[in-house]
Amino acid sequence: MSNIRAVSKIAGVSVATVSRTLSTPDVVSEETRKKVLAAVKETGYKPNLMARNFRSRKSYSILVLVPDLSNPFFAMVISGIQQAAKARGYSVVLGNTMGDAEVERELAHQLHTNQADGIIQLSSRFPLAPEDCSEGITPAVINCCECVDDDSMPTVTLDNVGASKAMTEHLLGLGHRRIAVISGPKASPLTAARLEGYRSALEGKGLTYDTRLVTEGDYSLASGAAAAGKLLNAGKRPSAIVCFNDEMAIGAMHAIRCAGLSVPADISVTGFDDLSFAAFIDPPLTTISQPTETFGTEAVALLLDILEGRASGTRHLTLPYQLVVRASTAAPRD
Amino acid sequence: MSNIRAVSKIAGVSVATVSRTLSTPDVVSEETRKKVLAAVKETGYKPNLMARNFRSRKSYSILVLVPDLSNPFFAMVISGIQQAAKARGYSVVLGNTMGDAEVERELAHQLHTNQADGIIQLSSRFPLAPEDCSEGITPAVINCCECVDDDSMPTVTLDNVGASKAMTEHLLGLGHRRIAVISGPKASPLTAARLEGYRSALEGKGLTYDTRLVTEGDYSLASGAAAAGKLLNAGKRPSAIVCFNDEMAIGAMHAIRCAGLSVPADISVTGFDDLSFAAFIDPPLTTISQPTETFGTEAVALLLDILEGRASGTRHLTLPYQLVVRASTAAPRD
DNA sequence: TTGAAAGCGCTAACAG
DNA sequence: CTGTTAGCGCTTTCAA
Repeated sequence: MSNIRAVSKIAGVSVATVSRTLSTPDVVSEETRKKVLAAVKETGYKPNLMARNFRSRKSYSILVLVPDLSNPFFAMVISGIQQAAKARGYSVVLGNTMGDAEVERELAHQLHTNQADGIIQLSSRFPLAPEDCSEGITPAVINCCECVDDDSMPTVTLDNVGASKAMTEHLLGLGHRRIAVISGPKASPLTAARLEGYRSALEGKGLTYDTRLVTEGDYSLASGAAAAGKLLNAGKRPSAIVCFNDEMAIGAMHAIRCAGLSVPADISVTGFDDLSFAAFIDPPLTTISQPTETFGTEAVALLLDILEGRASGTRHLTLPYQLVVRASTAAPRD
Repeated sequence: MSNIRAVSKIAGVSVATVSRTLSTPDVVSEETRKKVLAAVKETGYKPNLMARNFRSRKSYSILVLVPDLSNPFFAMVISGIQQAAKARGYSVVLGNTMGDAEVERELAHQLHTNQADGIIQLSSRFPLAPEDCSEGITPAVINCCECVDDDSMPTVTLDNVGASKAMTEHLLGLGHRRIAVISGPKASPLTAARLEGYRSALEGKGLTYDTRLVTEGDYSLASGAAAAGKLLNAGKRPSAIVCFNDEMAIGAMHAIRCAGLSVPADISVTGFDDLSFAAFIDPPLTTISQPTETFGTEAVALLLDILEGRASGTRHLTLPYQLVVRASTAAPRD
């Protein structure tokens, strides 16, 4: 592996000149630049980026913490992050945390061993261990796609309240009055926001929020099926179920079919995320589409603003949703 | 940020001793170790891993090249890779290539700038540019989940021939005789392997391979729908369609429904991969389950064998499939 | 068992 | 515009 010294020798210049030719070509003369580039070609020299990064105290990599990579929604957001990062010269290091706070902390530690310059967290927790937080310094951690209580962390989120409200209003508009919910984990601020939208839509119609209609899931297919099963067997059946992601909606529809009922004839079901599958399953799913690509782009932009000292106060970005009406919702039968 | 020198000063030892205490504790005396560890705690010292890695000429990171991260199958494999890598002290750097050879090469270049120690490639191409290949040295690139013509690249693959054959035999066993295929890209060795399994099953029953029954897709939902549309409109309808992944199967079922037909009553449909969705859609999909987790584990193991000089010849690992029969297949109507 | 010293490959003052 | 020089923070001989 040839190094910068070998190149400098062949080109008959100093190592500094080689370095300059490669990083700031405009400050060296035409002539020397040519000599250097020729020598680079001759030796097949590739700068050792580990050395460069070490020297400049930047790793040029972003750690992405994701609770569950096999969730296609996260996968798409990460895909967006990676694209944006690459365009800015950063690489993306993956941290699949399985929702475990301990694992998050462990991985986030990379920030303090200089293995990552910043973190994009896709779940709602602040990932750094207390001992990893230098006092008074803005930690380069930003939150994406979630809601956070802690106001100090920059965020990129969807208008979850609005989205959930719009979805509920869509069902109310079709004539539904018993609208159940399969939510995410109750403790999560994201769940709270979406429940607020749901409640606000109900109250707009003079209906009251009935806790018996709100069940909890964990965003998995199986949890959607289980929650729907509970709703079907508990007292008066809802005529529609709002699910807080597409997976749970698909799980719920499965359970509904297993109970001998049909969607949307007997029960309308809605999702959230608009996975690519949503349009192709039977029935095609009414859902909320999120701008996944933009999540990634904006998250990276926000993070680099911090890293490159452009941080203009803690910023909270809210992105717009889109209601996508398909065939899983219809007017109630009775 | 405190460094090793600060610690050494406080502990009253040399920097070398601090270094040794942290990396090979057993070679320093009980007493000094205590002093050093106390100083480490006092200063809150975290070794700068960028410096350490630079010095030891290892980045301890693995680059994973994936053609499409939003494909849940790849996401799961990567999840497995990350877990295995983490357990061995490596991090995973993500490279979403969108199937573009140029992008692959660009990303793979990281190997030669010391940003990654090795590469796990999830598509069939050899990712390194010719100029990035040092003569005679085993490049630390391994292939996972795909088939490769080039025999020199270590691989972890499924028994694709067997799986495809088993699936076709399942349909033959139900009485199907006109079995169509929606394959992956024709140029891919993976497609070739699965077609071979299909053909071999047909021939086992004395049937001949009919190219008119074999259509090409690109693993996307839409391509599955389009291919199925073609099959439905071209001469005599097949009674079953074997799809080379679950997405295309779901797309195909969608197209079949749109044509006013039903699965499996009119046409049986099978998938490949056994995504978590497969069991929950309507009808639940008959498919091939792959050991995704194991793919990741074995790929990492193989790669580290190379990196750590245990490479025992080019190894090709073949993992077993599992046929999962659900409700999307049934005996043909006539 | 420990310390002194060299140096990984590169960048960045500072002179010239 | 270019060269000299001094490190970045760490590991690793080599002696003691």
